[in-house]
Amino acid sequence: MDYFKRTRVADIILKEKVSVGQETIVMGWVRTARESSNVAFIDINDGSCMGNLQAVIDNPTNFPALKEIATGAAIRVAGTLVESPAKGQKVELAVKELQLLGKADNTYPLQKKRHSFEFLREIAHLRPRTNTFGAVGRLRSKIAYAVHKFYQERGFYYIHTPIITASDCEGAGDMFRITTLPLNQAPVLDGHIDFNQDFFAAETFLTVSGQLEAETAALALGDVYTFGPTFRAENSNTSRHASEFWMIEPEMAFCNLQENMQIATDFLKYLFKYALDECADEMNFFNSWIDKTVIETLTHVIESDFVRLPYTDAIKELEKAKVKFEFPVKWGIDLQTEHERYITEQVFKKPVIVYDYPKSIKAFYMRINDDGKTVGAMDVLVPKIGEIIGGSQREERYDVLKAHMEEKGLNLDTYSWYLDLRQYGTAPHSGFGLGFDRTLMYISGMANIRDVAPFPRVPRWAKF
RNA sequence: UCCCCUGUAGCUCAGUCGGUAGAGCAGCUGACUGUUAAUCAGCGGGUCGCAGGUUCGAGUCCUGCCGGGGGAGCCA
Repeated sequence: MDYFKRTRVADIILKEKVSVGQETIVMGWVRTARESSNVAFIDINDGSCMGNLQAVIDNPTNFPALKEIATGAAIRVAGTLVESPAKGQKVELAVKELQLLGKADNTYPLQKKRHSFEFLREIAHLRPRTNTFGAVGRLRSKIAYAVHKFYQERGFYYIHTPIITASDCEGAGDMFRITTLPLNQAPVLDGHIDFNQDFFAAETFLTVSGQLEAETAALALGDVYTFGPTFRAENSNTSRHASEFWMIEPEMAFCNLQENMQIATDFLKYLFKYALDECADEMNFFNSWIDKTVIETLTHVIESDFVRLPYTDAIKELEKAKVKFEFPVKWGIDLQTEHERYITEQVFKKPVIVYDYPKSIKAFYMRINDDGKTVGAMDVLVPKIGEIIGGSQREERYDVLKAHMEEKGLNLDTYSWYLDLRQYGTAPHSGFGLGFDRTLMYISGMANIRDVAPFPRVPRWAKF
């Protein structure tokens, strides 16, 4: 094969690395083929970029392979790069050799026409060959790289927290069980399943968050981040929830809540700017075909100062609102989607960080403020989605944490290692979580999380 | 889990008052001297999600189940 001799389409039409007159080999998949008696055109896409390379065949009768070449076929073409006499493309390939590598017959499900995303989900193995899913795939890769780049440039260490866990990051939702016990005849002891006989000699689950483990790393390596899969067994049937999704969780030692907010702000702006700068073609595509406001929205966020608003003030804003909310507002409630969107879209019209939430509605590990009623939690709210980041300063005081855990009815034995962190060399520290797939939805304008994950897992769907 | 919508050709959909199945695209065949999701002509294509019920007769009305979408909750 000519793997090392082939030129990627991106290098030809985007980066213009090939000059006119040069002999070129291109391999890819046929998007459309148009044939008349004296000339044939084949649009080739090789996944390297949005655009296709137009291959031109001047004397179709000399290329019998053409008969079998239809949308979806994999082909190899060799020829000379020439200036295109027609509109639509700067350059094209004047074909000298044409080879069919893998044909696609008339059962190939992708048409030249637009398909519904619902249909494409059922052929998740073929949908990356469409413009939209090709663009999503490239964006996902680039943004994943940008995540690492942001933290690595700032001296953070990338840590791998366990995917199989025996502890529950409290409040983060239902978990998937991991077991090798036979489901129909699990060993029973005193009326309960005897997990001592299970593979790990303990009850184990798929992780819902790497945060608690990340804290152990932060209190040794200083600044760390996780970036990996997490799992929720919630029966959530919405366009924003998946049962398996990727999350980024930075954790910083010697960092308070306000400093945490600054990192969250810088991080979001960095990712959005990276998308606009490094995925320009894809972003233009999304802006034309998916959501005509995405570029404007991202640009606005990048240029905005994020408002920092204490929860108590947020409640005041909501109370003086003229709109009627489905969920009535009063101090102590958790903010609903409608409240979050009202604050960020109507009141401030830019990202808002709400912080110092009531203790009762937040998790046990959040640092209790001096008022005794609120904790150092923060949520970053952005227009169009609402909450995109949730984070907090962690409780570093042993006695306070222990009392809070007892108050919430947690099993101290399970978390003894977590309490140990406060027993030995404790330090103020903070962190937050950003859902990677949701970030991609925000950047691309794609409305359903099932369409930004290559193989989404949601209730009743784990195909491919 | 709750509320609303929806399921008809490979795809996107129409189908009126209950009267026996239709369009565009795709596909196939042919035409065409540079096309751009080419164009033009012709052709084939259906277990109307599944099961039951009402009726002389059901794609259409009713019940149940299953699938899909939107919104809410939970959350990221």
